[in-house]
Amino acid sequence: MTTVRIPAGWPATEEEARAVQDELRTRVVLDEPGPPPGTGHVTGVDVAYDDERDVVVAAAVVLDAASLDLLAEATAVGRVSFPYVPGLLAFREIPTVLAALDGLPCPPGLVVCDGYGLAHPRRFGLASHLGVLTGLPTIGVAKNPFTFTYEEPGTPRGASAPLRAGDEEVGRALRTRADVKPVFVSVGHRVSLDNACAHILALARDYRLPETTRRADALCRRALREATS
DNA sequence: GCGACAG
DNA sequence: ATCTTGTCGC
Repeated sequence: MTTVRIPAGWPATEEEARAVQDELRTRVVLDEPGPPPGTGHVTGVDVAYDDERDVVVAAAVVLDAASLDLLAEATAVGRVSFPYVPGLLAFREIPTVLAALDGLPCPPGLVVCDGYGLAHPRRFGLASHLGVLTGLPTIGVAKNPFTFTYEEPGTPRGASAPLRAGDEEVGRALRTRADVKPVFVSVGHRVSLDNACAHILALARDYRLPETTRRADALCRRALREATS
């Protein structure tokens, strides 16, 4: 497991963090379709915290997109680099997530993040931020609609409805299991929304959440326990 | 001003 | 995110 330090010049205040987002957001690429669903590598990233001990652990888990078999995994430990502020989640997770991605023995391919991309107060959530910093195609998948609105998608698996900020479509509520609460998909970087939803539906073959986030979540929790005990 | 608010 | 036992169901 890699150990990371908080980068020099990391934002210390909410104002600084918002300024960083406003600068980096101009580099998001939204006109690429991204890799075809069911091909290549798909990587899940997630983070677990022990705020008491000021410890954060990130995990990156690479799956084969076609079979969902585990191909590689890596973890990283660090200190908490920012408090949780809605809209500024990326500053809390990114240094450790980057270290976990660096520790992988193979290319990550498409990266699936916990949280949002375009669906964000300044249209620059965690998935977009990670995409711009790495250049990789990224997707955000959240379990809650955050501040956005949506109409309930149809009941079958695969049904979806727009996720909106006012009139603007910022993502999609995607039903991955019949009669179960949808997940909230938004584009991060270098992937189209249609393609992002197709990927997530393929990854959520057996459960509501995509296999990428399930595996990354399990790994970072396990690694946190081991790093903490 | 007050409440809501990804993880 | 995290605090947390048993329990209902496939």
